Amino acid sequence: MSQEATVHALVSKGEAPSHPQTPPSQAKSFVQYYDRLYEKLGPQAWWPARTPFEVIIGAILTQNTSWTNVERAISNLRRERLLTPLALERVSFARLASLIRSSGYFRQKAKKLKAFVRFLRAEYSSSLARMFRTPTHELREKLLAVHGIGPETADSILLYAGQKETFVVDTYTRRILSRHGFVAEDVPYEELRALIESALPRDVSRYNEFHALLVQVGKHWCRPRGPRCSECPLQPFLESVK
DNA sequence: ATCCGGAGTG
DNA sequence: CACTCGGGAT
Repeated sequence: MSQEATVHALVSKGEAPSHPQTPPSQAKSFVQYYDRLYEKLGPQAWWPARTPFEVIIGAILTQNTSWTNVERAISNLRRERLLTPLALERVSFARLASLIRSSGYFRQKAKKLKAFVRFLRAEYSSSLARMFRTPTHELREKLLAVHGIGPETADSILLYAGQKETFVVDTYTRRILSRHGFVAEDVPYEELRALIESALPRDVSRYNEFHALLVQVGKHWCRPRGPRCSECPLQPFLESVK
């Protein structure tokens, strides 16, 4: 297994001195959004997980599910010493499903976990280090071909487990940015990802933080029903949209 | 367009 | 009670 690979990519190094290329029209806005949120909410130190493998398990378990439900499942797996690729391959489907029951969709997700560890062994001898040596674009395509890994999960794996420069779009991102008039609600995943990646400095810890900050906004203010715009940290930017 | 699903919230 | 959740497969 990988060594003491702690997953915090949040290295607080100094500000990037300059932006190489001329930013598109949204660039300034997204940078302002980021700065505003970071100032108001601070560093999120995101993705609480001990190893890259645990990040990946969490990324699958948290699909359309709140993180508190996932934490129980992860802690069950840890208690049973199942947080390794080979252990997850050995454990029976029924036992795995029952251990992750709290995360919802537990049969679907047990199948997805099995699919991933099988893929990892077949393609990379169960080594995440080998997997992440694959060129990012190629790896992304291969991950998308695995049962249970869609765009958001693939990007979460690349960014939060592999420290690759890939922005993670989720429900919150889409909701916030469409309400602020940047995109339509049903904007395709790839389109929104490309937009944000082109508008922010290409930097792993920046992508990491921005996604995490948007999650906070989505949870606390930009809620699906009854958004609290007047109390939202992004409220100043909403005025110009209305 | 439907299904998967437990757990917390109002 | 209805609604929502760090989505994805069919």
